[in-house]
Amino acid sequence: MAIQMPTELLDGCVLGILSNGDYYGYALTQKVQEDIPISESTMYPVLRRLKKNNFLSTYDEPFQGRNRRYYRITREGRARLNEVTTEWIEFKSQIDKLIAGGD
Amino acid sequence: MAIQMPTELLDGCVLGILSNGDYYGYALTQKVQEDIPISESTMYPVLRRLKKNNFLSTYDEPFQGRNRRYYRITREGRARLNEVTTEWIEFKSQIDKLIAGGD
DNA sequence: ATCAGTACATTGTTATACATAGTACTACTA
DNA sequence: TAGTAGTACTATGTATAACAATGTACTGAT
Repeated sequence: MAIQMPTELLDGCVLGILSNGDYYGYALTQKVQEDIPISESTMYPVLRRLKKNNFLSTYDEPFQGRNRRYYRITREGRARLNEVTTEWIEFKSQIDKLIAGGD
Repeated sequence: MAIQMPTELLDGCVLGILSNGDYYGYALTQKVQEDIPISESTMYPVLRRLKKNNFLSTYDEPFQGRNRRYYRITREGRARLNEVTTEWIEFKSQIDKLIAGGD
């Protein structure tokens, strides 16, 4: 019964984290989970979608026999992050207004 | 391509407005549309759901031949509004943190 | 007579967050 | 050395709900 994460914000959060450095999927999921409950089965599709839109690039690195797929934010990704941040600020003020009574 | 309204926030916005006085569906839609784009076909189901959960009560009033169905917030509705407001505050701080880089 | 606005309702679709489950490897431990 | 927990990614299925599109029906203005 918590607030559902809308796509745009999910994208924004992932891009926000990655704007500080590369992460591989599992570690990124852990990182996001520090603040919001999100499952791997949500995260991986999000990452694939962001990559498909050229907001992220990937590279693989073997680690202890397993593979780690790292995600790196692109220039377009940074532009997208700015967009989403702007939308988010707008969104917050609109909801704040309405939820308080909307006068 | 705007941020999708999650159910809980939609509920919160409607309850927020109605915490200031009764509205009928159409006027309420107009009111909310001042701040966020929302269609009637979204609003009416929301109102019915909130009523089903006893967060709203209704009464009909004829006006110039047409009917106006007024919605009034209940005590449970006010309690729900408080809940959602709390969730919203929490949600905002979580997203703010992540979108800024999550450190 | 026509069109815009008011007021509510119904149906269908699409997108997507999430649950569930599976694969496969490592490392700890009893 | 068998068993368990953690790591890392993938695939499938489903339920929900916001929204589009459409319809009905009345009023009032041009």
